Amino acid sequence: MSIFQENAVTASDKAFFRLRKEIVEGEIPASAKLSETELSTKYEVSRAVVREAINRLESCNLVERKPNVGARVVALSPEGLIELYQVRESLEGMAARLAATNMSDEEVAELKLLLNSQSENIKTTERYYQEAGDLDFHYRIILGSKNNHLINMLVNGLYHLVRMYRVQLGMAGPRVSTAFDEHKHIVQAISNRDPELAEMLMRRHIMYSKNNIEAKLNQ
Amino acid sequence: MSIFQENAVTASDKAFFRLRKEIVEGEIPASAKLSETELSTKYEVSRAVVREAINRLESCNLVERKPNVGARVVALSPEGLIELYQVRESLEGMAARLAATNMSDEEVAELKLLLNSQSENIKTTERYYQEAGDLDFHYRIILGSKNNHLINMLVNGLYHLVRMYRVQLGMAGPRVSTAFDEHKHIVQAISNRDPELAEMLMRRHIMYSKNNIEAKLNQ
DNA sequence: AACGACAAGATTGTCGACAATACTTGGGTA
DNA sequence: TACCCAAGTATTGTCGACAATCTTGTCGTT
Repeated sequence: MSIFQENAVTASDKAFFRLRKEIVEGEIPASAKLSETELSTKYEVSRAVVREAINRLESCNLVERKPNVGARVVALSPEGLIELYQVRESLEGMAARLAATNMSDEEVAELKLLLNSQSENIKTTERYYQEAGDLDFHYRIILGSKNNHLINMLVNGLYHLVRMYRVQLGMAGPRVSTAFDEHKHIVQAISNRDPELAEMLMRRHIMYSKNNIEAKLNQ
Repeated sequence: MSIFQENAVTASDKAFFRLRKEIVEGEIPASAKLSETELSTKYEVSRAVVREAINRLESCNLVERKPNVGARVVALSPEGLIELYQVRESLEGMAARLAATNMSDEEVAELKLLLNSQSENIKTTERYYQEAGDLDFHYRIILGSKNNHLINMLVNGLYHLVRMYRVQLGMAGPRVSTAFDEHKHIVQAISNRDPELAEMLMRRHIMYSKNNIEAKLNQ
């Protein structure tokens, strides 16, 4: 939201963004086969650009490809979700740790502002904005790490898959208010320039979120 | 080594592997421009397969690409190396944690065997094998995590870049014997099924390694 | 001399056609 | 009926050509 609008310069970019959107939002369902010729007629572009778009989606972990067979949208599974959250815990924990050192005072101030604006809207606004706000919060900390590998892996490699799970399994649960407190403590730790604590709190935050989702899946 | 031989089925695969090898080993130097036409004549394949190979290399963080301009091999910098090791610390720490839970008893036994065989060769064998042995050790723990995201990110996304730094900045330092002790303790923790300790020891192991490299760079 | 506009050249992006591989369907045999 | 083999079909992989964009070098103006 807000922070990330990527601009498509080439036709492959457009195809990539469009395809990614349709996959994440379930318009193209999970585990569906992606036919290159079909998509090329649907999007009115050459097969080459569709191919390139699909290749990029593979790097994003949104599709799987087999040589001489084709590409499918990834399958969503409880195990896959667990694995995803394990990686998130690890990487975002490190992001919070680094953010505590590398975020500028101004960025920290903006993060606090974001938190305040969310605390006001927390009961009035509908779920969608809470979801977007949560993403925004995590994005800022990821960017605050100033570690390009980390940023790239999380933003391009994992977050669209996280969104796909959220949309298609109907997440965005009733955990908003407690999650908000966790966010507050994380910001506090970052503001205090306490890397250890920031990492630990972020890891716990994501772990709680994972447990919450697991409980939902098993009910 | 040993564990990972990837088999090329398509022409793009071959081009990808070859190009990756040449980049990692410095035959194509860091920051060099990759001309599609040039490479296509050199490899005697179409530009399309070279393009696809380059795209895949971009996913590996080995080249950077700008639309309508072209691709360059990544530049190696001390900052980049630090960032890389920060991500490694995070991910491999998690890998060790998960391995402590998910590795089979048999896999743990094999890991111990590997360690023993290395302790014998540690003074006799030349540097190359020590290097390979180190990679092998880390690979096994990564695979032992049984987390596909983690495995993919580390094996396909980071390790070739790590190797590139090692080869081109002439790493593989005199840290072998102390590193071996660290490896031993990590295996012990995994064998004891102690995830917390395994993660902590792995993180420290990688941090020490990072510090060692930093010291070398600054001397 | 410095700067900017323009033209020529080179490189990347996109396309449609052909080749190679995998899947399907029908027939035959045990 | 169940299984295997083979031809046909569909899909992916590869190629060379054309279009669009960027870079370079030249010229003219201030």
